Amino acid sequence: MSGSRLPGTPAGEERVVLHVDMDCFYAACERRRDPTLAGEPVVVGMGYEAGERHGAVATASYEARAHGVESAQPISGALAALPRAATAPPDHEGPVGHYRPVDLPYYREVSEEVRAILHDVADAVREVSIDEAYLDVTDRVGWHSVEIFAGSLRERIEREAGVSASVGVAPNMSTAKVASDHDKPEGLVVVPPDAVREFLAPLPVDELHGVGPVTARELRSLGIETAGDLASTPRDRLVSRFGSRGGTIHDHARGRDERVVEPVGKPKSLSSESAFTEATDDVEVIRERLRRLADEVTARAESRDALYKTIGVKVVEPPFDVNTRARSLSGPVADASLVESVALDLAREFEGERVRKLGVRVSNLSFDAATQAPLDAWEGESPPPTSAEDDADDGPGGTERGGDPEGQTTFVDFS
DNA sequence: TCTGGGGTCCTAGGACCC
DNA sequence: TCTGGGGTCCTAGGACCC
Repeated sequence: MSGSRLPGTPAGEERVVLHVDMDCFYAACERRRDPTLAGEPVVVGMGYEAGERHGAVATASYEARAHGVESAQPISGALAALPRAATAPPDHEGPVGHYRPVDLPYYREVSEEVRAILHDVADAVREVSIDEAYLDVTDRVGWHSVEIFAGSLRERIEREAGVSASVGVAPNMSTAKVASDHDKPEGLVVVPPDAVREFLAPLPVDELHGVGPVTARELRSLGIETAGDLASTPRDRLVSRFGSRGGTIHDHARGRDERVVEPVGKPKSLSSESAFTEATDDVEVIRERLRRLADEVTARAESRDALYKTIGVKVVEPPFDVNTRARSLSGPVADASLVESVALDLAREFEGERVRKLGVRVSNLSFDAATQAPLDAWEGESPPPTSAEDDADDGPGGTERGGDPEGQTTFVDFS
């Protein structure tokens, strides 16, 4: 039914959707806190301190980008392109960067100030991340004056929160998203309903939301370079090649997107991951890290009143082989020691392998405390371990789903 | 580009149920 | 004791996003 008009959107009336995207948000926050950084190359990331070897750039200011530093770049590459000011030798010539560690609590404070402004100017707000949100302002402003509206919103964010934003305006979310990205930083791009197709047509396919490197490469191999090419490709061809995503990107390329701006719901999963400086096969090191990750993730689940039914691990082997294993319980629980013992048990399959990264995840979340399965409901699943070391549960003798032969054999005691 | 951490959604096969 | 169709849940992996 993707072609149908959603209720609440009267025929002939286009919604007015804003996408607000903060410019280099983490770097902007660091500048807000330390105004001497104004105009300087700023790199926010992890792993640049002496002795650290791994890490990545979270955000680079435009001045830093001009010297070849990019988001998600390995920190070693960033340091090579732009040495750290604090540790550059006195005789160093050429540009240097100001490196700062990621300080999420502070960025959340700033984000909260921006959030308050957004909710003041719009009834429907969807916060996608700490630095990005969609607004539906159809009931507040028409197309004739939305440019002034969006411009004053931009100014207000800058004045009151001390950070800058780019804003895209369009009749739907996916086009607004592309628009906000079109003239960064401090951009304001308005794409009225009758200009959507011509705005999108010349853009490279990977500027569309939902087209990543893999899909872009495959599209190019089909001779599809621009959103216009994509829009004129038969839908069937895209769907048979890319599944339902093919239909979605076809819609987006044509400027069609019926999603409604609504608040994000509760999370579906929570996870903690951590990479080793160097791949290791040391069983004790691996188990210790798994325990830490299990602790972290259960603490977060508890702080959010989340119960979970599924516990999983992620084991990344060099060069970058991602393995995941998961086990579902008979009902939702909140039990830190159970998460730990199940995680250790699931990871046991990889004993002896070299591991570069580990993760622990809880999913199948529920948020109604009353739904916590009574203890006897999962009796036999896995007795609460009496000690963290001895996690060789004789475990889920039988979940009520029964016939899970794999589940049983993985619980044999290997130690 | 030899890759950090936290998420979402989709797909595909298998088990199981009626 | 050859085997239909519809549906759900589970697991593992992949692509994508910030």
